Amino acid sequence: MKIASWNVNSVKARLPLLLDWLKAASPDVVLLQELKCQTDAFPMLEVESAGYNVAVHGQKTYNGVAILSKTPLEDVTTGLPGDDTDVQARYIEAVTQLGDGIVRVASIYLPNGNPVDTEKFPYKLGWMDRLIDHGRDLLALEEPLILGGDYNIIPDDRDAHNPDAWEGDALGRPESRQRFRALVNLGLTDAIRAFSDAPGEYTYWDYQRGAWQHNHGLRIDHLLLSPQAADKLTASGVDRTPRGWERPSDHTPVWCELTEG
DNA sequence: ATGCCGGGCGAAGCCCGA
Repeated sequence: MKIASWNVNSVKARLPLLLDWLKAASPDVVLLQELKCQTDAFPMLEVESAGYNVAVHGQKTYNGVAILSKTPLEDVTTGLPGDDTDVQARYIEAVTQLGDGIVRVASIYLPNGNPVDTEKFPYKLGWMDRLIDHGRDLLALEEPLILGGDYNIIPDDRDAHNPDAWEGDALGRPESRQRFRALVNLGLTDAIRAFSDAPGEYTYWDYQRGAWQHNHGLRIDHLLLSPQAADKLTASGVDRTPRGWERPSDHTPVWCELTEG
């Protein structure tokens, strides 16, 4: 089964591209971020007509995450545990079928964290601490699990065209990278890095300065797999196709393939 | 490069993203 993650930068603005890409790539499960719409404004009929069950955690104007799956979605939960005062729609989790078993998936829109001298940066770091705590709980279930989404983290220098420019930025700061490593070190596998050590596996290109044309990108969208999922991992990649279409998102999908046996 | 593009909101221009 193919599982993909895509920050669409407004699901309403991107609906034609989303439907075209669903048809072309035919992923079994899709994790979406930055819907920029409320739950009841999600284009449910169009996406269901494309063959998907849908779970949405929306919010007006900002954020918003969803899970699409060809098989039914169960045990849907919204919001990252650990802070009842956090109202930002950045986390949704559900269980769906994987062969004769199940896979648990989460769609994550991790806070950007800039500027770092504002409350936005500690919010990001606190959110990551909560994700580490929740990840630890989920791993204890010993299930196939995929924590996927826009992490807004450049894990390593090879994941940015000009890494020096991101040293002081919330995407590349040591505090951010340290927490990403702590999350991975719980026992998760970065699906892209399981198959490729190459630089330039970018998933995001700024709209400005011809970043796409010059391949000045970042690898900030990630699929992190539990051991039970990683044991089934057969392939992964970045699908650059929709980034080259008219009126694209600034992110492009990242995907992985799991055997159903 | 103090966001140069693009989306939301709302009807001009500001907020936000990474």
